[in-house]
Amino acid sequence: MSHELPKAYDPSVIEERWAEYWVREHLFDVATAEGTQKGVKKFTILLPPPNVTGRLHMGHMLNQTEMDILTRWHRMSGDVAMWVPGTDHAGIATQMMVERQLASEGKKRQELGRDAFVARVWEWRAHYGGAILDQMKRLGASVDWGREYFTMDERLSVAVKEAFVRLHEQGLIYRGAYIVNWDPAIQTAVSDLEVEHEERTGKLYYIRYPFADGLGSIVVATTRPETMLGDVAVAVNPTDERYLAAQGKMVRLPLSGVNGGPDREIPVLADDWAKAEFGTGAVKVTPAHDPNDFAIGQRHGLPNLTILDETAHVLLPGSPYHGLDRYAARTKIVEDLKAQGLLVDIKDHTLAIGVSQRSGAVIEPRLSQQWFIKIQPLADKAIEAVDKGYIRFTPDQYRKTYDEWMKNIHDWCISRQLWWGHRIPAWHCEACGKTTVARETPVRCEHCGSAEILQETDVLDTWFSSGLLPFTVFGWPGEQGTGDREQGTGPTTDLAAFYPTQLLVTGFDILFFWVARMIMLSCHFMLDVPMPDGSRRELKDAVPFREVYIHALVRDAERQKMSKTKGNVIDPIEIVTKYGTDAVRFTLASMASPGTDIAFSEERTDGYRAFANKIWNAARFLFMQVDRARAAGYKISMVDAGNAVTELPQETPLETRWIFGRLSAVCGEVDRALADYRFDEAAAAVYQFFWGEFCDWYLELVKLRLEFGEGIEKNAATAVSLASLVGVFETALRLLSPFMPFLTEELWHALYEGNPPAKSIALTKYPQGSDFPSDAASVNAMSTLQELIVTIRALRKDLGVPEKEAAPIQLHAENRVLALADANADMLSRLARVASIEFATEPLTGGNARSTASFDVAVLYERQIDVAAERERLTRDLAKLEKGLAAAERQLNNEAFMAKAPAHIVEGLRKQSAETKMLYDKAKAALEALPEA
RNA sequence: GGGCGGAUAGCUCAGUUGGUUAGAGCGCCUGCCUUACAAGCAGGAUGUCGGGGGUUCGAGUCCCUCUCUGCCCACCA
Repeated sequence: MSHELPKAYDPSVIEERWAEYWVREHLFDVATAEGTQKGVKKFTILLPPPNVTGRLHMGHMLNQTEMDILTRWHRMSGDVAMWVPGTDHAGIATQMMVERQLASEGKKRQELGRDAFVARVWEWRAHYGGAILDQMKRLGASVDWGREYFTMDERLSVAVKEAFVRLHEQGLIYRGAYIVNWDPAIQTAVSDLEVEHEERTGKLYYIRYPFADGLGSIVVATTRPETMLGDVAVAVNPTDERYLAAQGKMVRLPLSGVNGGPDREIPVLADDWAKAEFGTGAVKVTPAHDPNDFAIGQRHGLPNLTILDETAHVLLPGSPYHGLDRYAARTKIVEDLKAQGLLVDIKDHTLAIGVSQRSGAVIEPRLSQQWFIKIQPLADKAIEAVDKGYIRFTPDQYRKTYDEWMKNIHDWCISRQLWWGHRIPAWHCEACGKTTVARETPVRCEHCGSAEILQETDVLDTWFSSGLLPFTVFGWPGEQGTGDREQGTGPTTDLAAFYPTQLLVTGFDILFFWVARMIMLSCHFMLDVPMPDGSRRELKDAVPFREVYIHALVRDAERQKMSKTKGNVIDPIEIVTKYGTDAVRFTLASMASPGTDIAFSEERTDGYRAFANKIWNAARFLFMQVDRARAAGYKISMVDAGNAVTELPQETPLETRWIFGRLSAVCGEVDRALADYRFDEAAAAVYQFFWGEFCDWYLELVKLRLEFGEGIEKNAATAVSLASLVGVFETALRLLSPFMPFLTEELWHALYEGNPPAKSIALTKYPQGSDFPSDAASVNAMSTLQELIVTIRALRKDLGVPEKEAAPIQLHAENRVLALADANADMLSRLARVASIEFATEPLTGGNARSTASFDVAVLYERQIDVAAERERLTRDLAKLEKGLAAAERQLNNEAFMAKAPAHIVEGLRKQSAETKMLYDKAKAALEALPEA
């Protein structure tokens, strides 16, 4: 017999084996042809590509668990389910990583030169870049490994170039000198999104600028005195009466002289941007180092004077401040102003300071040549796509967040002064200074024909390439039907087969970085790609995905954000090693309720490890029964298991009718919950069913039927019970398998004794509620019996009946219940240790009796009851019942309620009230029957 | 400065369109090694649903307001 399982479940011995099996057998790879079949439902989903530099964290694991549950569920439900994995080249992060590595060798990238450095990054990627996907394999993610991509792959590079060139041709890309967020540590521009704002307490410096005519002065307020070296004007509000006379005058800018020369003279001008309420109402204007000032400069035709270099050191040859870091310069300037008596005041001032997300350096607004995307036309379509419901957000509140952001969007700075990334396909002409943008490396300048052209050194923002992924992974821009995925020439049949994807599962942290950009870029480019049938594509089919599910953040058990500095990071691999992947997955799923972050607790995980063990042991029990049955001559055909059950034979015992009814209900619940992304509800339903119903009740009851000992007839009820036991268990495994793929795979194979009907449980059919008969009468009868059993158990406990000792009971109830108890005396005997049942004609009260709405039951046991405890319990019950009764009566006597409440509510209340009254009377009688203390 | 959440048992969280007396897991207390499982079984205790006001026959659920608490966005020197 192959049904030998160790007593305790040990995930470590099975998980690796199945993880390897799934990949080796290509179980989850999807052929293009599957996607082009007529009439199939498709579930296409992209893995948000982790950075190549990444190590798997709990956020990834949550994300992947959710996607895997959904993908497995869709696959088993008959959809063509394809989950596409890949990694992102992560420009800045990767470059920094390799630079750090170089630094440890005492080298700098500048010493290597661009080509050697890029080669070095590729080398790094070959070594370490696969780590995160390897971890993912280990976690059993059911992805299509045949479609794995890297955002710097040749075919994706071609697509990125194509997208850039097209946008340029369409006039949606421009280059120019603008103020951008400059990271002085990495020395590159970054986008608005890559800047984090931190509240800091700084100072507001009041500085006196003397008028050039020597008559008086004007005081400006600034948080950044060092930038005064780049001032080109002072602005006041045109309506500010204090400064009407100052408008048009010149001031002498202190400390601005170079090489011992005189200070510069700059004008006082009127501009609405200057607010009379702030500071002194006069603001210094530094166009090259402040975005607002830049705008003022544009309006007034002022020069841009750059006084800080790429590393934020003062760049002003001849000035005593030249070469100083911006903060050293500030200190010195403040001192010098003070010395000259020009520092009027210093006040505390809280300000939001921009910090680079990557390097942590304080952002320096800097005027420089950059490439931008004119975003409004793209944003318009992206707004429309969501407004019209072509893309749905779950939770819905993110739709608003998205909308707000999209409506206030600024042009996107897409150029980065890095070496690692997609190099911008533009060539600058040495002769005419103009730029040629082209798909293929040009030989001559398209403007003047000069051969003296040099390629742009900037690369594209990482998010530009990842924003294109929903269509580039499927081979865009290749022509439809001509592509070949394996050849890397553009698998555009894939585009026709699988675009758009169904769903995007991600965290809100990349809602703008990635989700919004995908929507904009996809809507823009895909509108030009005809539908598979050749018809024109509408916006609703140009969208990159139809739904977005935004999940929570995984925090530690104390609800703290996990971070390296706090040292509270939970490594998924560590936790998985300790508890098993399935237990961790189940924990994440059961805590993934929308809108709240997950406080990950190991205790909870330990609980789900116990659940896995429970399933394991249920299997052991079942296998044992099967073996025993075979020994007794029963025939069990495992291959029959797993089929839908339409009708139960006459001989089917009550508990089996009941468990099928519950199975049917729970299948329906799980399906519904998953359709709504309610992983928590789905997990709770299946957990409760398996443990609370299948194990706690069904397995105990079925033991009654499985007496295969000698002298026992092989009868139909036994055969039905055995087959049902196996069938329900097999179904439960399928139901559980998206949540716990490893354990269910192992047990499912064991169940079929090495001869399974499919290569994997993941390729079987997901159970549906309609697959099983639901007999309401049996479910009701069973719940009455359960209530009776639980009541007797509690009573026995209160009376102190030893657990092993059977005791007689008395029962008072309507005939239906009496008959039920009589017919199922064996159940009562087994689960409640009932020795015999005596039917009472009068209601039962007293210390050894309990009442419910459907019966009175008494346990006959000769023992002094604890009168005090009993009195306390009854008094408590009575108070509760009295309260309920009063509430119900108040309602029923309320004319307005009786007149306005719907009939079924009134009826329900009436029934409830009657029951409460009955229980109340009984409790009262019981209390009175107690002997005096 | 603008916007979005959250506050329910000791802890972590559910609670569908308002509908009868608010739930789960963990933890806690009591008794059990009952031949699948002590990672188990059985029984038990636990709530002014953040405060106040309103709408309604009826509010944990809807509206207003206050308090506390997260988060996102933002070019006010």
